[in-house]
Amino acid sequence: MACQKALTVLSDPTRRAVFEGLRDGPAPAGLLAKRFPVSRPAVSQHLKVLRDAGLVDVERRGTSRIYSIRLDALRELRDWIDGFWDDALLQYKEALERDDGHRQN
Amino acid sequence: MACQKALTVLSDPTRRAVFEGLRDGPAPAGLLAKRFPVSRPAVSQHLKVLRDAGLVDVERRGTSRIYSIRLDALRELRDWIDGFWDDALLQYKEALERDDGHRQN
DNA sequence: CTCTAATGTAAGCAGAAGCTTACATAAAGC
DNA sequence: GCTTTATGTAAGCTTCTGCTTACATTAGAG
Repeated sequence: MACQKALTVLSDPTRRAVFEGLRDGPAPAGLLAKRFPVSRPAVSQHLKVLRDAGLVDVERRGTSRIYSIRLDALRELRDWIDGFWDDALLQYKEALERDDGHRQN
Repeated sequence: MACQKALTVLSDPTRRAVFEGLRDGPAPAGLLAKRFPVSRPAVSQHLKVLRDAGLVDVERRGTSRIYSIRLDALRELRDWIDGFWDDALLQYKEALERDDGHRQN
């Protein structure tokens, strides 16, 4: 489970919102912070957590730091969910077959 | 974002483990609890949270309660991730094109 | 009915986590 | 080299949350 961290990190609504703030493209920390009702340092802390979890990348440009979404982390998350999805579908199928079997008895 | 709850709920490692315990098929609460180092009531509480978030279903059978994964919640989660994935891919492409453009200047 | 088995619920605590204010750092401009 | 701009970090507080122990509930056995 390489996405353990990612799931834990995306639990907080504010942090998730910050992450979603990068959906439309990279953005500097300060500009990102202005969109949310919490203080700028709070957003900065969230960005650090997101970075530690490998969910975002940082790039320095002058005094700014540009944050962007990391593809790899997203892929792991997607694969994790997809695994569940496949297993759950399989279970559903098997349950149906069992029911059919019972009806024929 | 209908999967807000799901993400919040899947943040805790123990609860996530309980949820993963249903990957191989439905299971009664007690049997599920035995697999984890925490007390049975703890697992019961996790199951309640998972149920409130719509991640699992319950079915009474005698004195037991059989828990199982809910497909709908998984689908919402998957769609959320996939949305990100698509956007991030698009950004990646655009970034590449921009870079190519710069090289040609 | 009583007893037991399987589970859910309540109270309370201990540790985690996010927010704010204040301080530190680091690059650019003049 | 100061000043400003953009950001990260630290300390402290408050709230949230997961765990445990103890109790409640519900169904079936005998």
